Amino acid sequence: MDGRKIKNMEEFATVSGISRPTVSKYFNDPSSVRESTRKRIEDALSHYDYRPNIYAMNQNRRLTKTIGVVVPYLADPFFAEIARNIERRCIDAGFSPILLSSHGQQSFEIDIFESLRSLKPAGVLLAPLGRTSDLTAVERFCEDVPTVLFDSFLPDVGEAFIGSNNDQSISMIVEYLCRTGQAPCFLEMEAPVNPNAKRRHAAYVAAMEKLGHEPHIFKASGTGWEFEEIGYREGLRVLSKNSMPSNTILCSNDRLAIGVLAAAYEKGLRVGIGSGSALRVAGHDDHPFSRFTCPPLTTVTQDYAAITERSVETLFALIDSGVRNASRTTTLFDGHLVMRASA
Amino acid sequence: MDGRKIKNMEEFATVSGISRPTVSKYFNDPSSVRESTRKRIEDALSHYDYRPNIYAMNQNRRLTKTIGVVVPYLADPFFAEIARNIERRCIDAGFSPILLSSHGQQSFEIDIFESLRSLKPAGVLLAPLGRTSDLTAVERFCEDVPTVLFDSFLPDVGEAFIGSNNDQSISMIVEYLCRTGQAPCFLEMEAPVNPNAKRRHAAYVAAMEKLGHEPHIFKASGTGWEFEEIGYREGLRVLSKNSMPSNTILCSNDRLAIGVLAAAYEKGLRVGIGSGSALRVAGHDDHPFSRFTCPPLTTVTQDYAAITERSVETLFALIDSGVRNASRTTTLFDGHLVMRASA
DNA sequence: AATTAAAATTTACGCGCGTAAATTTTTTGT
DNA sequence: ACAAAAAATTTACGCGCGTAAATTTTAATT
Repeated sequence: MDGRKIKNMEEFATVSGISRPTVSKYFNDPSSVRESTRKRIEDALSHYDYRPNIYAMNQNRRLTKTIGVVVPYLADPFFAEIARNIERRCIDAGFSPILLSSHGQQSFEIDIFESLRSLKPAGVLLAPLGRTSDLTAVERFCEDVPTVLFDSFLPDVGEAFIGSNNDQSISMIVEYLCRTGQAPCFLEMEAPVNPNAKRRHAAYVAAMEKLGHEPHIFKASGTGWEFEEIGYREGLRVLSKNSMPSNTILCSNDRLAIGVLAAAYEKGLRVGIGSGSALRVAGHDDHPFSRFTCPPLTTVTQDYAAITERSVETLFALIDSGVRNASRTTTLFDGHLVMRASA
Repeated sequence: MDGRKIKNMEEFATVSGISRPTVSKYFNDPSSVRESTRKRIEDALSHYDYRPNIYAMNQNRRLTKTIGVVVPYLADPFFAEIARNIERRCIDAGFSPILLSSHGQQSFEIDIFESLRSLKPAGVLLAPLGRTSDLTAVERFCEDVPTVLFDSFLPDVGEAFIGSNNDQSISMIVEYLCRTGQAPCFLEMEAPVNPNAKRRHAAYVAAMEKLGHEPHIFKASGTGWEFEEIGYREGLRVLSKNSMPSNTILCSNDRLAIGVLAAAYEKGLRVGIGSGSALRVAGHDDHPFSRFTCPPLTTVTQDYAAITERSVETLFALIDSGVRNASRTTTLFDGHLVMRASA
């Protein structure tokens, strides 16, 4: 890149000794031109400073190289990690990911659909808000743009859904907790935004009944995405009233569990598997921070590496097959038990 | 939006009864057309489904309505929160923010500069990687695009810098710790990526000497952004060797402190201000999770509401004044002490 | 060397919009 | 009611590239 700046493709075609349509073809797909031609273009590219104008490129193209990545709440490290993985894979595949967060609000999610529509993305990876999503808006969006849903299941929308097998993961940790101590109570949000929460609720009840225990559920009041705060408040309430029928509590997700740990600490209750402990606390998700809680949190991984990988692969397959509205596929990945000191 | 779809501005101009150039003017700046005209356009807009093609719009425009927001590591909730604030403000001001994360790697940061250049953004809010940034790359970028730097200070680049007053915040918490107990040791990373770390180091030494104490610094080995892990490892090391000259440790940031708390827990050391405690731990930043550690973490807020607000305002002023390369301004906001149970 | 297939070139048009200049219409001030 | 100012319209061109069709060049095959 020692040479002068090139202002457009015409000029670049001239200095590289190739015709403009061929250069255009190269930028759309380098492998679509002959080896020797590719080399000459790339030679010129290293001598001159030129990049095609992306706006002009995308103006008439039916299919841009953009991929939309939408998560419900980016300030949650769990989604931030997922987004990071997806972004990486899209770049490696030659796409330009654009990351968008719904910030937990329906209005934002709807705005995002609008923005994405006008970006004409090749495809979208969407983790919807869930219960608070505008279902018809999601539906209409999925009709316009090839969309793979992940994390939060919504009925009858998108080309595919990839998520976690909550039945498996919850029944696994319930069995573990029952085997190693008292049967767990279950703490969840009163009005969970995430559909996974409903599945986990049901899975908990089923697992308990299968093992011959009475399910016992605490519903934390509060809405929004401040899960730690909500878990903390409900934790204080539950522990104060001494209303627990067992010394073990399974939380619907790690962030609630982190709140409960804080509440237990404040109450002076020792948490852990040891004999000197008054309480066992377990979570779900293997949140990035759950290794560093005190005590470290026993939980179940969501195999987000697998989830992101499969989501991205599914979308890519969708994009270059061009097939739409094939039968919707649903893929669920099992979780793994992560035994730490809290339960 | 009951009417049919409009495919371009020409068609929309026809159905709204306004000429296309005027409609174009409206979309560039609604306030630039007469009240009555605006109303007619917005009437048509509510009856017909039309949005201008953003690619065609931006193709020839000197100034797009895009604003780039670049953070060094989005999986850190601290930056996620900041990004959320900035995004909101940009949208409210009629801009389209595009969020990008350097993922802690120089190569990504450089790629981001490339992408942003071709997006021709009106301006960029950049929190650089810091020590690992390619300084000349940042410099060249800032020459091409109006850029406001925040969080991490880099010398002589950008139109302005907005950050935290580390001297003030560190000396404040050192004074607090000395007043309420033993003088603190300081835990930092051996090779911190963030320039703030250097200032905090210096501020710690200065504050200790001013108060007549001997500074004592632990340098945690390890690189990258896994601060909790690094703090945890170094915490184990320090606490095992019993090499601390005092029972109080101030960490360069909250995430290191969270790691130290985990180490102390594992070592069976009670952390807190109470008389029964063996260790006091303090952090810096008021990380979103530090309220929920066990014990809750004593720390110093970074006033990120003020930082984001000022950053955005500065950029907007820059954009609509059109002035470049004015004298660089540096704005630092003071922190506030957050006294919790850990120190 | 002749045949054929593949790739590159030439030519030409269009996309959707920005924008400038000249003109006409509308609004404002008195 | 009239002149001046402001806004809208008409006309026209260009941006940088995608892309189609017809033609020519190059490479692969026998």
